[in-house]
Amino acid sequence: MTVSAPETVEIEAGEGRREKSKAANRQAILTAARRVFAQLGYDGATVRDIIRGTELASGTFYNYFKSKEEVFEALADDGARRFRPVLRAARESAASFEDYIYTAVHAYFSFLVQEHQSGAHPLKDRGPHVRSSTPETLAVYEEVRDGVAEAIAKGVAPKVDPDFLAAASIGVAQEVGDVMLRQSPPNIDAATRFVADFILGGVQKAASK
Amino acid sequence: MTVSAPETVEIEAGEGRREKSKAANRQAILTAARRVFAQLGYDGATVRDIIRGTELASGTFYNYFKSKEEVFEALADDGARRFRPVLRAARESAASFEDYIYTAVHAYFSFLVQEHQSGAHPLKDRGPHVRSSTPETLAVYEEVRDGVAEAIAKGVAPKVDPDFLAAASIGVAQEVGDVMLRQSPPNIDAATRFVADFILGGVQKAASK
DNA sequence: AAGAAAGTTGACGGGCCGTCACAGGCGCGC
DNA sequence: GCGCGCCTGTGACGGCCCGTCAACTTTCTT
Repeated sequence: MTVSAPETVEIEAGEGRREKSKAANRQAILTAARRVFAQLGYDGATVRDIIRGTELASGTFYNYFKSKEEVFEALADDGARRFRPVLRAARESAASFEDYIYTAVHAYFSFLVQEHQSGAHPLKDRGPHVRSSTPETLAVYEEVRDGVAEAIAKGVAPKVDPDFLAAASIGVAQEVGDVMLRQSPPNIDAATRFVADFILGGVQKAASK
Repeated sequence: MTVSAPETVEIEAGEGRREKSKAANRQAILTAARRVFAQLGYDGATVRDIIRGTELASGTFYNYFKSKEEVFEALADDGARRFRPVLRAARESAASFEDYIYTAVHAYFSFLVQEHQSGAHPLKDRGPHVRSSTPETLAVYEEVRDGVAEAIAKGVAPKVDPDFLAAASIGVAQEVGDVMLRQSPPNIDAATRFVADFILGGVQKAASK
């Protein structure tokens, strides 16, 4: 018998139109949201602004996200999800604690600059600075903590509270990262050296108690 | 001629009713805002929520602030305005760079705990974390930078980029401060030791380049 | 005491929110 | 191919919040 239709031949992941459009819509919303948040700031942006940046109707937005806050978190999650494997790789390939810190910091700053240039951040100057803590974001935090905890367990890093150390490292990287982004062009290497050394010196001294 | 009225006798600061009520209203709004932000989070709060926490009418709010964002900034400014002199005093009375850092960090953490307990922060768990950069906030940043710059100039601190150092110090203090506040009760001394040592070790190592 | 100045009030038009009844297309079984 | 459900997009709707403003009240001035 003649095979009815070649369209349904695939056994596998070649999704149907339904799924494709779903993914496309979600992506369209996220992309528009990125642009809108960058232009108007988190506070100034409205769900309508975001949806107007797509071809979709207002109601459709709510098939994908509950609120603009959730979109924002999705964007944060997205960044974290892309960054975490990089961090993990740095941990696994590191020859020493120094190497790990240096590589991780460098990766973070490269990541920052990349995100920054892709128009994610130009946040209209005024307006509260906003940061989200999503599951994926927390996972990055935990990755950092586990990284340092492992180093401590192996004896290659001094003994300090891993939570404090992770928090301190993240804090330094974040704030210096901000300063770096204000430079033009950002000097990734200089910032990396400073931050990595700062962390290494800090952990050493903090441990000497 | 008879002096018209004894009411206008005062030469000085005893303000009239007008000014008094103005100050009282502004304060009432700020107080209500503190409570409302704590309960509903910055995002969840509305100008109406704030004004409902006072005896005032909705329109009156706009005689004092342009938006809830401006109230938030006023609160941030308030905190910064109270903290800066403390920081300055620490700088002026410090016997050494180590002493300065230690004292400043301790002051910051005490301040944090105090603010935290006065119900300022219990920010409903979910929701983006929000931080404001107001003139007064920036002034605190500059105070820190000037503090370390002075130390470097005097030769009591290693030579590093003051902007990086200030940013790094603030970052460490902030993040570790967050972790500390999650403890109950917060161990100010332990956190202070960790952060002060971390900064001192960090600056030393970062300078050795 | 009376007019001017300053401040407060709450109702109003406009916009955004989140929902929902409806419609249109996709997948699936025949 | 064909038609029937189901899934998803649609945009209008009631409700809430926003920021303004004309009218009113209180304070200050002369």
